[in-house]
Amino acid sequence: MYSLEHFRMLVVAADTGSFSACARALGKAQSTISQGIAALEDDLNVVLFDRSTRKPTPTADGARILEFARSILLQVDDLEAATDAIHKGEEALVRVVIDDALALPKIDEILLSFESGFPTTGLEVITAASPDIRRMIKTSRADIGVMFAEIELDNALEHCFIGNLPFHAVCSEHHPLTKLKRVQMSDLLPHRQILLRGEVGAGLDLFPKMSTLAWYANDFFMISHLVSAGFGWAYVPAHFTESHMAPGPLRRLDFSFDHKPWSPPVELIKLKHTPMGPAASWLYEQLKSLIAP
Amino acid sequence: MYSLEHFRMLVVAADTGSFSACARALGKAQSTISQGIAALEDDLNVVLFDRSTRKPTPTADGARILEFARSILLQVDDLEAATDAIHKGEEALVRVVIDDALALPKIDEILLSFESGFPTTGLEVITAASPDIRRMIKTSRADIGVMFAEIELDNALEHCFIGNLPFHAVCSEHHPLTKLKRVQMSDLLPHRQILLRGEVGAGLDLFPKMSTLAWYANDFFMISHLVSAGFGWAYVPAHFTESHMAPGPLRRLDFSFDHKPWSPPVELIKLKHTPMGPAASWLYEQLKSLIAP
DNA sequence: ATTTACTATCGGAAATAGTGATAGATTATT
DNA sequence: AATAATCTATCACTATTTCCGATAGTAAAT
Repeated sequence: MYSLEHFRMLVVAADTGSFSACARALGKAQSTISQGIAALEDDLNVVLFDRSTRKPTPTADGARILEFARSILLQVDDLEAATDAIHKGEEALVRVVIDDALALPKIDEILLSFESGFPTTGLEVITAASPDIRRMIKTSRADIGVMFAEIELDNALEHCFIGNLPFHAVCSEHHPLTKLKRVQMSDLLPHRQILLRGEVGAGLDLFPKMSTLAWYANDFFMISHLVSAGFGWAYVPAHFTESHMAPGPLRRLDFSFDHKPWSPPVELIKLKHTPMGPAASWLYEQLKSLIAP
Repeated sequence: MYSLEHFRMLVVAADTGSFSACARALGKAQSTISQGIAALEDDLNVVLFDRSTRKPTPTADGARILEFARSILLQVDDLEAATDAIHKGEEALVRVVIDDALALPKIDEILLSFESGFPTTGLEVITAASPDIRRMIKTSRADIGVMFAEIELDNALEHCFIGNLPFHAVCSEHHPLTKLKRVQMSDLLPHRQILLRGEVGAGLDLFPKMSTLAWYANDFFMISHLVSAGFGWAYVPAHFTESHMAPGPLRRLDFSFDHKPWSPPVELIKLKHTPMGPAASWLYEQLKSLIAP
């Protein structure tokens, strides 16, 4: 019965246009190829090559089979890549949880190089609110977490501070606050503030409640949606106001009491005493430079 | 070196959970499987099964390899399906050109059964304006055409009348014509009519120009877009007004001079004296019932 | 404790893949 | 037109691999 070697003969014979060249390429005798192709043709009961000319050309049927043979061999290559990955100790899957506010453009670059560096390692990227991320790492629902640092460290986790992410206070273009050049803290009181709150437990105390009225949402896309719809003001990551990440136009507010953009610290977390494979380790290192200097 | 048989042993051993059962399923001796798996493990240098228990269970590494083996075997099945298709004389590719006005919901059903009936035969569905379709069939750029019948038959083509497609005259919701209960032909004169015109040559005379002002577009999606944007009135296929095929809401016009919906004849065309394979023939037959009775 | 059902291993048989030599065919060169 | 070069097909033979049956050892069920 036909085997992978037969498929290999088929594709390189088709590519080189010669059984002899195919034999040279595969390090076999020419007769081997001739017999091999003949055997394959016999097995499939399909004439694969037109031998009337000097260069054997795939027949229409042959070309049709050829495509399948090609894709089978590609899969075999993938299988071998997977065994190599196994020998290098690369994981089958790496799971990252990221606070959605930290889904910076730079993350795409990192994931792109991850893909080419570890083609057979699966990747699971989850977004969540920071309060939930710690729990997901501790319950081993993910391997690496990227989140806003909380005040107390967790002894079961390894923390790595990677920088500060600047936030801007924003409101919609038609909001009354836009009329003020500089905003005092007392100006905020009558206006609704949109705050972040995780799935479980209380809101992250990263974001102090400054207005009397508050609405809550559990990710920044929803928050900036509510803001651009005119429901109130909120702190959102600076890159939300710059690029087209927000669902609508956002107007930045100038707070008299914030001299520089308020920039909460960001950290990487992972389980202590749980060795990571090469893929996770590589990704962990790369994520350290997620926030540009 | 490992072969497809080894992969087969791997997956059915994993599926049955037993080398012996695998041997029975593959019609080989138990020792063959044992040796085969061992050889595969040796080739890949990966321990595939955990033999500590009575039922051999794939290791984590084994499970990873297993997925690739599975997909390779599926591809091999596809290859065999392709050889079967070749033996049955099924084409590698069938190309259909359809007037975009005839992209009825029913066509999805037909294509769905085509897919399951001829899984390895490729399908190319092109939409074009009827005047272009005849040319595409004659120049062999497609195998089957579905188009509005023209007055003169073409001797090089085989025509098959399959029914009439009702058209309605429509305008947008805010168009002045909506104010009229019944529209006289003279009422149309001052309003812009949107007409169909193919890529090459003059417009199909299916659609008489009734207004003095006219704009042209080369498909009905663009026409109904222009109509719903208020640029004029047009004849569009009835199903455009019913379902959500049109980009915006369309208002049907009641013409005093059209007693019933104007319904141009639709035909299937193909090249004469050019035998079609089973897939194209099947599709040709199915398309005959494209327009429900 | 005993039976049952499984896997690993071994030697020999069968099947398959591979080689080298040769003959015939096609294209290129002289 | 003749010749040389390069290709494929075929054959007999060898090497390798695949497979089987028998046997021994092991984990689960009775």
